[in-house]
Amino acid sequence: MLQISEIVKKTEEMFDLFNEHFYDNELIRPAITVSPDGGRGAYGWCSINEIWNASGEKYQEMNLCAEYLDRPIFELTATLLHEMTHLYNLVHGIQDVSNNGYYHNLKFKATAEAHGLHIEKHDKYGWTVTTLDSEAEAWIRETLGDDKINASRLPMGGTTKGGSKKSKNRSIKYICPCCGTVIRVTREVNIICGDCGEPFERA
DNA sequence: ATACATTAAGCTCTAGACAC
DNA sequence: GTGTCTAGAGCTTAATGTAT
Repeated sequence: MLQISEIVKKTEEMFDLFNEHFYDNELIRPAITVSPDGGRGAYGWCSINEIWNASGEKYQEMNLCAEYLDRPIFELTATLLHEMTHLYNLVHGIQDVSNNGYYHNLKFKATAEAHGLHIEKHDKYGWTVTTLDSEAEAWIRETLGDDKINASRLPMGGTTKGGSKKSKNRSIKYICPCCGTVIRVTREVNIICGDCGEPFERA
């Protein structure tokens, strides 16, 4: 029997555990949510602003993407610690990302590696490739064992029976095989590229 | 001077709103 | 039901800043 409340409870317990072990209980627990990534391909995210209100108290949001919950425990905990790094930097006024949150800078890497993570560079997104360092991995193995979450949401896009979202986008993409020019049309057409003389091909 | 890190601008694409 | 327009998110890349 799937119980989302149990999953959220488990992530909250993990947050408290990691906050105590890696951050000396310095962080205030945000609103932890589990929801789809919406196609962005992220394992999780942390809101910049305090977007939750509970009895007058404001909270930030930390989300773990529902599609990736059943990854191995070391990967899931690395994601949680990654988001906790952002939270720590926000609290301390350290700007750790730019380019609308895509590029992770060396300040992110420094904070992360001071709190149980090992960070490597991604070609496009900077210092964001996150794994546990050996010490953290050993501690988590000892503390959590193999207690992974055995549930995940199916990816978006036609995998749900009867509930698939019907796209309203009716445009059709064509590409010139010669020069790579892209055009969009609203019905099937036979059209030739004026630069190359090649017929456009449906993408 | 050079390489690497970071940022900002602008292009691409999707999907919603609206007209016909 | 189909076509057109548009906002905004997603993403790339050139420009700029900084360290060595």
